Amino acid sequence: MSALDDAQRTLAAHIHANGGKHTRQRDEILRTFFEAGGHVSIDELLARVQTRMPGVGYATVYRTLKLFEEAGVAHARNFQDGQARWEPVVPDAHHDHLICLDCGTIFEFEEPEIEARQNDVAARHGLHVASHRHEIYGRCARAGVCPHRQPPA
Amino acid sequence: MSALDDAQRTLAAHIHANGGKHTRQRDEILRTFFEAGGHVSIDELLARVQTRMPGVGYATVYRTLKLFEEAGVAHARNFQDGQARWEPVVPDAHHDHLICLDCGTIFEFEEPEIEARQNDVAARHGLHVASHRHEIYGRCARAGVCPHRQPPA
DNA sequence: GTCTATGCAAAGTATTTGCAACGTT
DNA sequence: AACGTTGCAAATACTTTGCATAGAC
Repeated sequence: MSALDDAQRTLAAHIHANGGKHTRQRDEILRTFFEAGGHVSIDELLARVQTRMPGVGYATVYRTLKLFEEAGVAHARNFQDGQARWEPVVPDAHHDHLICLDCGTIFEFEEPEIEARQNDVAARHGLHVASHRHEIYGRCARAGVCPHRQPPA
Repeated sequence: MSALDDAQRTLAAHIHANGGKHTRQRDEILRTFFEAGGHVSIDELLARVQTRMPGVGYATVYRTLKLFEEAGVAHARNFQDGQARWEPVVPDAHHDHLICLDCGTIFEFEEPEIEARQNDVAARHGLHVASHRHEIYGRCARAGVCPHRQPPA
């Protein structure tokens, strides 16, 4: 069972629970979004969707991503560049980001130790962790030479 | 020597080094910015500045904050709400944020253990950490009752 | 006096909304 | 048929820029 399958089910349930409707656009945007993999901007996603459904415009993509976020299948990430970027939510596969300032490559990482410390910090203030964002910005250790030209698949 | 004193010196040096000029606006905005303490939006900062200098508009505040960032005395933080928020840079007093989703209170925290793990993660990918952002979003542990109505001073 | 900074208004981006036509149930 | 969704364009929110004037050096 793929992440897309999961998301399709989750989305269908959310839509149904709220008296919404299943449309070809929503289906296609979800599929395209998951195929894109992660960190897509609205522009990128729209461009991809339009290759399959030429009529689709910004409004639908914005509205649909908002719906996805409510349904819990997409999550907005705001890196330092004005535009929001979105990524699929894959249950139990949480990760954070390490960004190379030299070439812009975005790496993903998981660090259970950090997650544990976060819980401590929150507890110290009387809170439960609901979510978090953690981005590390770095530069290549060997000055001037950035070897991260191809983002890992 | 206060953080403001420091920042004033740093800013003056930056301005001078770049052939810029010391103006009453820059001085007043820096002072107001540091007094506000942290996490101010442009609107909030402008409102505060205008109580002292009614003529000042958005353009000057935007341009001045950008200057501050270049000089290294201010840093932009983009939380999840469209608007950028700014905070003073106090050398060697790095911290991250814990945000209460119930009332919006922003707590600051420092967790050396987390910082150490970050370095590990970056090193594993051949990078040096240049900076990072770490935000934890949480809810009050006792369901429905949020006791964090007054942000800590 | 020269050259940068300011203040206003206009222009740019990114995102949201109103509304008639359309598609799903 | 009823009602939510789409697509377009217009509106909004935030930020940047052009240009004449004011101010710093």
